[in-house]
Amino acid sequence: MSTVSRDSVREILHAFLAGRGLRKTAQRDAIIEAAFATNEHYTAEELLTMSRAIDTSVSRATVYRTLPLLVESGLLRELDFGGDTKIYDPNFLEHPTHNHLVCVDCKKIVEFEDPNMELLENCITRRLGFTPANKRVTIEAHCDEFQSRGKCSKAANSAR
Amino acid sequence: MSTVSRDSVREILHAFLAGRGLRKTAQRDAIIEAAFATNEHYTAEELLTMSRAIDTSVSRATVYRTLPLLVESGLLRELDFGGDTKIYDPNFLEHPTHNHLVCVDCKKIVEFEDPNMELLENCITRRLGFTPANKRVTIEAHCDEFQSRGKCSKAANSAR
DNA sequence: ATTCGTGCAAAGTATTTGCAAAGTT
DNA sequence: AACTTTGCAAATACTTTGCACGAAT
Repeated sequence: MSTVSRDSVREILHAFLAGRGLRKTAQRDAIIEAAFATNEHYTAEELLTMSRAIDTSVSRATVYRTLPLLVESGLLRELDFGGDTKIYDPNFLEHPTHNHLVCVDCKKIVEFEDPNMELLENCITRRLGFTPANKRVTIEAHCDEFQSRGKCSKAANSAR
Repeated sequence: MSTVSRDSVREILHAFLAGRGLRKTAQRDAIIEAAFATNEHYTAEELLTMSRAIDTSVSRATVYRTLPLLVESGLLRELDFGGDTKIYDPNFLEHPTHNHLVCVDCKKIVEFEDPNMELLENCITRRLGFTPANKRVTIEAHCDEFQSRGKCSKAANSAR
C-alpha cells in the first residue's frame, strides 16, 4: 500500500537496532509490521491491537517500549493534537516534511505538504540564530462543507 | 509589565464569565492576577504556586478548573511541546499570531512572529477547502551558540 | 433562596518501570 | 554464557471529579 515497502522499513529498523546493539525479536517485528500496514494515524493502544492481530504474544509494555525506538529511528512520527493520548503517523518516510490540518468540526486530519512553508521555516530559524531540526505546523480549521451543510461528508479520522 | 494591562485582562474575563452565567470569585481573580503578572510560560502547578502567593486559599483543583476558562476566553494559550505537562502562554493577547522555536540543546523557548507565515498558512488552509481557526508552528532547532561553544548563554526557560 | 464555586481527597488514565523468566547472539 | 527483551502487575504523575460546605447573585 505504501511506496516505501514494509521490507525496507524493517531493514531500516534492523540497521538502527544493530547500530545500538539492540536485538531483533518476534514482537518487535510484529509491531513494525502493524505500524506500517496502514497510512492512518493511530494511538499506542490501537497499535497494540493491530500488533496482536499479527502476534498474540505482544504486550502493551512492549508496544510502549518499541514506539520510542521507531520514533528515534525516524520511521514514525509522534504527534500531539492536544488530546490525552499521543498519536503516531507512519507517513513521514514518504512525505518527510508534511504537516497537518485538523478540522475543528469533524476532527478529520488532512495532511499537506508545501515547499514554501518549508523554505520560510528555514529562513525564520536561521534568522533567529538556529539550525532547523524538526518543524511542525498544525492548523485547526473549519471545513467549508460543514459550514454550509452542518455536516462533513469526510468521515472523521479515528485518531483522536 | 505588559502593554495589555492586567485590568483589561480582568475585564475581558469578567465579560466572558458574565456571558456564561459564571461568577466572579476571589480565587479566580488571584489566578488571573498571577497568570498575567509575567510574560513567561508556566505549568498548572507553577500557576498554583504563583496564585497562592496572592491568595493562600487557592487550591489546585480551582487552578485546573480555571485554566480551561482562560483558554476558552482566548486570554491564555495552551501549548504542548511534548512533555508530560501542558504549558501556558500569556502572551497571545499582545501577539496573537506568534509561534515558538524550542532549542533542542538548551530547551530555551523563543517566540517569533512572521506575517509571511501567517499569509502562507491562510493560503494553504483555503486551498484545502477550510477556513483557518488556530495555527500553531513549532520549530525545534539547535542554537548555533551551543554548536560552537557546547553551551548556551541563554538560560534554559523554566517551562518544560 | 438559589445556584455556582471551592477545597479536599479519592479516582482516573496514559504511560513507565521493577522483576523474574525467556529469548537472542 | 552474557546480556537483552518480555509480560505482568504495580507504580507514576498529571489531571479530573464527587461531595459537602461556603459564597455570589
